Amino acid sequence: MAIIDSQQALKLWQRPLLDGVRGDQPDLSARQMALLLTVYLEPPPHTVRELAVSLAISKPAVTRALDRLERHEFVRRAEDGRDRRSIIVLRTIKGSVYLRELADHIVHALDEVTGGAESP
Amino acid sequence: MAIIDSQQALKLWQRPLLDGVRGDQPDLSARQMALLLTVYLEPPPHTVRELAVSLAISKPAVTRALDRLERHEFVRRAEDGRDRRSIIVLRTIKGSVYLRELADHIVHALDEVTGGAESP
DNA sequence: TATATTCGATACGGAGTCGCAACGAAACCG
DNA sequence: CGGTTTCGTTGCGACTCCGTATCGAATATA
Repeated sequence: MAIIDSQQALKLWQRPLLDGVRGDQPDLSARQMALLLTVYLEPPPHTVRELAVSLAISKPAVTRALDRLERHEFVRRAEDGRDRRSIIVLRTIKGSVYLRELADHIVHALDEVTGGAESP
Repeated sequence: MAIIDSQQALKLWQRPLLDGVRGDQPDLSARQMALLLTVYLEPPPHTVRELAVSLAISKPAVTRALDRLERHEFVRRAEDGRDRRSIIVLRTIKGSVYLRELADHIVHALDEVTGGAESP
C-alpha cells in the first residue's frame, strides 16, 4: 500500500497552496512555478528553447515567465559564450531560498498528514 | 528524520504541476485550486463569505472562481433554505473525479520520489 | 560570400483576473 | 412598519498572460 491515501494526498497539496494564496509571497502562476522548479531540479544548462520544449509551451511564454522570475530575482539570464544567440538561465540565492521554504512547507505538510506514524 | 528531503519535496511538487501545465485538463489558478480543495476537504456547508474569509481573499474573487469552477461542473451552487441571501457551494461527481485523479498523481509522485523504499 | 536557419525578444489582439465600489435582495432590529 | 446590516453579484479600470506573427542578431550552410 502507498504511504498516503487520496484524501491525505489532497491535504498535502492544499497546505502549501493555501500558504501561497494567503501569504504575501509573490504568487507565481502554475507555469512560472513549473519553470522555476525545472531550472532548479534539472541539470543545467537551460535555454529558452529547451525550457519551452520541456514544458510544452511557446517560447514567448517562457520569455515572459523569465521576465517575471527575473524581476523577483529568482533566476538570472546570462550570455552563452559558445552561441551568442542563446541565453543561459541561472539560479540565484533568492530563488534557492524561496524554493527551500516551499520544500519545508511540503515536508511539514507531509509529516502532518502522515501523523508522524505510518498507517494504522 | 522526515520521510523526504527538500529536493524530493520539490520533485513531488513538480510532477503534478507539470502534468497540469502540459496536460489538456482545465488549468486552474492557485486560488481556484485552493478553493476547490477547501470545498472538498473541509466540512460543509460552504458559503461565499466563509470561503472568502477562509482563503483570505475578496468576495468577488470567490464569486468569479466559483463561476469558473461551475463552468467546469466541478462545483454547484444551491440556495440556502434558511437564509435566502446565502448560497451553498456543493460538490459534484465531476469535481470528485478530477480531484481523485490529482490525488492519484500525487500519490504516484510520492511513491516515485521515495523510490518505493524508505531512506537508507 | 550569399542564403537559409535558429536564437530569444517583441508587437498585437484577445481573454482572464484582480480589488474597489456600488447594487438589489433578504434578514435583522428598532 | 422603516432603517440598517449582510448576503452574493456585477460594473469598472488596471493589470497579467496567452499564442501567432514578426523582428534583428548570430550561426550554419552552400
